[in-house]
Amino acid sequence: MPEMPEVEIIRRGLAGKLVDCQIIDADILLPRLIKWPGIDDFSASVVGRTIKQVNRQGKYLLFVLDNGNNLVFHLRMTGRLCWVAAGAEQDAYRRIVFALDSGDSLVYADTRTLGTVYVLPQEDLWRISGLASLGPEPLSEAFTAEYLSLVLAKKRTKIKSFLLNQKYIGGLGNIYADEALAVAGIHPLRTAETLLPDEVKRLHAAVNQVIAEGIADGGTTFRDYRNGEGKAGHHQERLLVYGRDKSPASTAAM
DNA sequence: CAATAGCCCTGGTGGC
DNA sequence: TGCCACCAGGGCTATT
Repeated sequence: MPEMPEVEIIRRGLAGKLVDCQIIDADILLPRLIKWPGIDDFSASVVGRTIKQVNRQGKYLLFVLDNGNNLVFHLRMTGRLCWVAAGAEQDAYRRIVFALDSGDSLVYADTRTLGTVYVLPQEDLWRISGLASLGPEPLSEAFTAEYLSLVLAKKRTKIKSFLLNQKYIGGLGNIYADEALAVAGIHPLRTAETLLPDEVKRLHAAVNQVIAEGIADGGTTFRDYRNGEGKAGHHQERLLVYGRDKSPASTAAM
């Protein structure tokens, strides 16, 4: 399940391959993944366009095209976005294949097909509600201990649920939320507003730390995650808690 | 506001 | 070996 570090690794890998590449065709094998606009408008907005930037917001990947449109992906559980060299074998679960002028391809593959794809002009990105409501992300200037303290103080939800809510912090999922809590020494079932000032500081530092380490390790691969070149990450070797036991503390439904 | 259930989905797994 | 219930779990919606 790609979280912010995994998506960032994908972004970096793809940026190096795709900037200034032209998309010459879009083979849409599973149209229902495209949530906006309709399939015809989608193709028309993308084909013939050149990719100018590869950006990331939270767990969203955004390809800025030379017509001002953004090609947006959310990988959800099992989405993979890979650059595939001309003639090389493509993922068996490919759902959308973008042919590039170089002869290579950008392949969106997704086993469980829960991912979402959009094309929208910059000024219409608000239509993607999850993107519009995304909170500050770890390692950003906006994500300060003060911010965290302020928001936590008003929330009676459990701290792990809080961390998973993208409105409050953009980019954490199960793995890094568990890890951050473990590093900070805070039980996942604690009520958010009961965290003491010192715990809030530890949590803030821990969130930044685990995200930075995840990125440094090339992401975490349990089963499905691959980077933009189809390779696994290795942060799973350094995890403290996630996937290591089945006690209520680490697996309670949040 | 918070918690919960249901939905979207497919493949891997474990039980029998 | 084959069948099947169950689980994975991000994010959204509807309900309590």
